[in-house]
Amino acid sequence: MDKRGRRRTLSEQAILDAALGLLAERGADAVTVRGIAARVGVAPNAVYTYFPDKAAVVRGLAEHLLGRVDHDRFADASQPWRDRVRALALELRAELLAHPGSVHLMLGHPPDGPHTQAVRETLLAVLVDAGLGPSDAAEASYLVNVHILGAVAFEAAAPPEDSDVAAGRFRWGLDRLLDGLAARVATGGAEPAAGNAP
Amino acid sequence: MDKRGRRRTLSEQAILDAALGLLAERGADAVTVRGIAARVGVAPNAVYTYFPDKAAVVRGLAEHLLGRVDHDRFADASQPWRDRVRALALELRAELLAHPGSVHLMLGHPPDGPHTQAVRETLLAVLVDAGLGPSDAAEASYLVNVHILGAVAFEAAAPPEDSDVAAGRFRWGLDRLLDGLAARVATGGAEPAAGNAP
DNA sequence: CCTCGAATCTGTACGATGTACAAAAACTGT
DNA sequence: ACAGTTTTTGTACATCGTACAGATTCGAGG
Repeated sequence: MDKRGRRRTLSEQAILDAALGLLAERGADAVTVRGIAARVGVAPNAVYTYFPDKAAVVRGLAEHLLGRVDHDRFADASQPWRDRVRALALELRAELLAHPGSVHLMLGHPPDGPHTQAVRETLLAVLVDAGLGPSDAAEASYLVNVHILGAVAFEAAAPPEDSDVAAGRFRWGLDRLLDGLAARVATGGAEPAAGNAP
Repeated sequence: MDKRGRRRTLSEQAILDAALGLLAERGADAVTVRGIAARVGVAPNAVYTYFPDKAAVVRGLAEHLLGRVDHDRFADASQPWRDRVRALALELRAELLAHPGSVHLMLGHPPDGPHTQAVRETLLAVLVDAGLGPSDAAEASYLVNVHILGAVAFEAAAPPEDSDVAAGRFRWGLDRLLDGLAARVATGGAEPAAGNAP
């Protein structure tokens, strides 16, 4: 094993932690290469030893956030599928809202690492459990993701007077959405409601 | 009328047009104060005579885009409400997608000008026509907006191999969403589907 | 042990960005 | 013609991402 060269004084994790701290304490605009470097006590360009560019750091950050959700809690097939989707959606929303600006970072640089895919697959599995066909389940998974990210982005951009209002809107929309999916399940993939078939 | 002082060589419209051109031709990153100024043939800081800062320019830009949608087409109450919402959503999506990066600008600096409110109110009116109560109509309007902005942002961030796929996903999700709203209409505001009432 | 190569970190620098400040320029009513 | 007012410009600063070259520091092979 060739392990020549100066030892690293940091790790990718240390950099991500610093970035996460900046994000939590001073918002998305404070997540800057120079800021991260200063926080870990290193010259700005040392960061480029661990990540090729800032976008990669941000993607790593998003991955880190997604890694915090506990998937096993939603695998329990004895629970109704609606409850499981609701719980997952609410947890994701909470995770994103806990770090102001994280949605912007995600929307700007879409992550596609293992944690991201794990979340997608967990959601997909629940929807298949619900009785959706493979194709429908994929579309539904996409739909739920859009609602989560879209709602949080909206909320972050224009925070309402009362944050309970935002939570209420999120849940209301989610429930309508689940109603639509339930109807799809009930009719087995045909057009469920009146009249707009192609 | 006191009209003393040097004549303006530009107008706010000229600046917004320049910004829109930049956005269309070279993407959201090219929408910069210096770029706009260069395009209208003026020093960078001359822009600050017309707008207090860059955020205001971007808000104006978003307003400009929203102003392009034709509201009257959706006011025809003889058409089914689902078709009207679908048409509005599809038109908004097309308008946003026609200008890459506009969603990011909107999500970054939420607009709240007259055109923005007009769109909201048009949508609200359709939903009231559909039979939703005032409160439900407001929530539903928010939900539809979230789906449009969220889906377009998703699509802009991670463009799929085939753009028809994205259009299909958008419509599929929108239809599920409308199914959910239809169920709400049918039950008159009570919990429509099985079992998740608070 | 001692040197050589390789990996990492620092110093410095460039171009771009948003925008503040003061001076110049262009216009209008008196 | 003058004075006042507004717009435009010139210059400047702080901050950003990041490229490049040199200094530093290590492990492995002689």
